[in-house]
Amino acid sequence: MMATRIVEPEAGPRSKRAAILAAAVDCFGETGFEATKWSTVAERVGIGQTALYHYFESKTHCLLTIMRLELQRSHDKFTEATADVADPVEALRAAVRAAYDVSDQEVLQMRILQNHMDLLSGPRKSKREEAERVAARQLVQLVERDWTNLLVRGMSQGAFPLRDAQLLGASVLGLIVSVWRWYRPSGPTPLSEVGELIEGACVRMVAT
Amino acid sequence: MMATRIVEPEAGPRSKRAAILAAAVDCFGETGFEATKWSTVAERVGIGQTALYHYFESKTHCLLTIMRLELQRSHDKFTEATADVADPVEALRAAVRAAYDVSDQEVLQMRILQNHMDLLSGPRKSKREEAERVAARQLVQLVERDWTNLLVRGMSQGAFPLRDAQLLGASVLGLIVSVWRWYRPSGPTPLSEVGELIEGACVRMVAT
DNA sequence: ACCTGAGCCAAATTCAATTCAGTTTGGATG
DNA sequence: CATCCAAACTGAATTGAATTTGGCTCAGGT
Repeated sequence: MMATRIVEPEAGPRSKRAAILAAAVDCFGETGFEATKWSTVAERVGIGQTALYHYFESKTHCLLTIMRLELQRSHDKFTEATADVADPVEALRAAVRAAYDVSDQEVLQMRILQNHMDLLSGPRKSKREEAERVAARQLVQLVERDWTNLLVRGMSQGAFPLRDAQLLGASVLGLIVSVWRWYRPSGPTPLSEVGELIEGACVRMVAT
Repeated sequence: MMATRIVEPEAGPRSKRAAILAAAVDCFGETGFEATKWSTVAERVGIGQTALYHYFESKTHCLLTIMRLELQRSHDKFTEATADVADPVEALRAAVRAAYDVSDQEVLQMRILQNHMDLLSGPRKSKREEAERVAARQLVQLVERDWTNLLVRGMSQGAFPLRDAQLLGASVLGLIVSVWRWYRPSGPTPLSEVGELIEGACVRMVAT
């Protein structure tokens, strides 16, 4: 059972798919998924409500797509950031820094992702929704493995004390993403400051 | 602006309020809030769907009530656990242990709480919903203060190195509650094991 | 015997999401 | 150029879960 990376629909030159996703990220991220009317997204894009169904099977299908894309990005970024860093502690630091090196748009996407992680547990009724859900689920596991492997490497190499890498990996990841629940770009604390504190915290958690 | 602790409705002898809350916790916790039909909760309790409105203004009002009750419990438990522990490190350990000393029912409530924390940001339309929301919001801040104060105490006492206590408090709390997103009583890892790992992680995060 | 309010229900209503039954449009094809 | 066709779109129903409406019932107090 190979991980099947979903093929992004062809970018037809007149397609408003990207515009819809962008508008949806804004709405879902600021107003909340349940609270935003699907028709409002249509308005923002400048099309009728029913035109949305040309691109997405449902409001939830759109949400799941946003979540999958963000997970894909997270995984890719982790991989890129740690690729050529040999020292486990430095790799950990690089991974954490990469996790907080995001645009305002991506902050919203992370918020959406965190707020609806529970959608990924149960199965969905319609085909395409279920496809996105399974893909997202798989990416979650990939990302968890990313962090766990980093710890395993560090432990076997003697850089980190031996502990349950699975559990510790999930915890580190949980700590990192917990920020997206409260962080606001407009808030008093700059993301860089948050990142630095968390980076230190992660290292101490793992490496002491 | 004093925190106004909501007065729990009188427990009329025929009242099914508690039964509804219990059923709702089961449904919302296992199936998810959005996915469970309000009428299903009614069935479980053995009353008609519209009878629910005698006790709660809306499905969301019930959810907010569950969240508030759980927050109240968390705060009370923290207070009790740390009350007579002078040493900051030991107090921290006690607080973490208390956080994971929960029944299966309470696990569900914590899951519900975490999955819908975002409801607390925006205002609600109806009176009683908004009252619960504000109360819950206030309790969140109380709990955050609980943890932050613990850290401040430890820092000023020289037990913990000086760091941004606000931020670190939020992070510790974030780490602790992140467990409720994935933990299942039926899962392979016993909660005691999780608690021990997190306890150690928190101490290292804060005290190193 | 009567009154009152908590507790309850069946039927009607609402409103956002979704489906239906097509209509437009731009580019490729003959 | 005329034609075709798939992508893109639309206004008018439909659906379904949450909620509102308008009463009914029963237990305890007077």
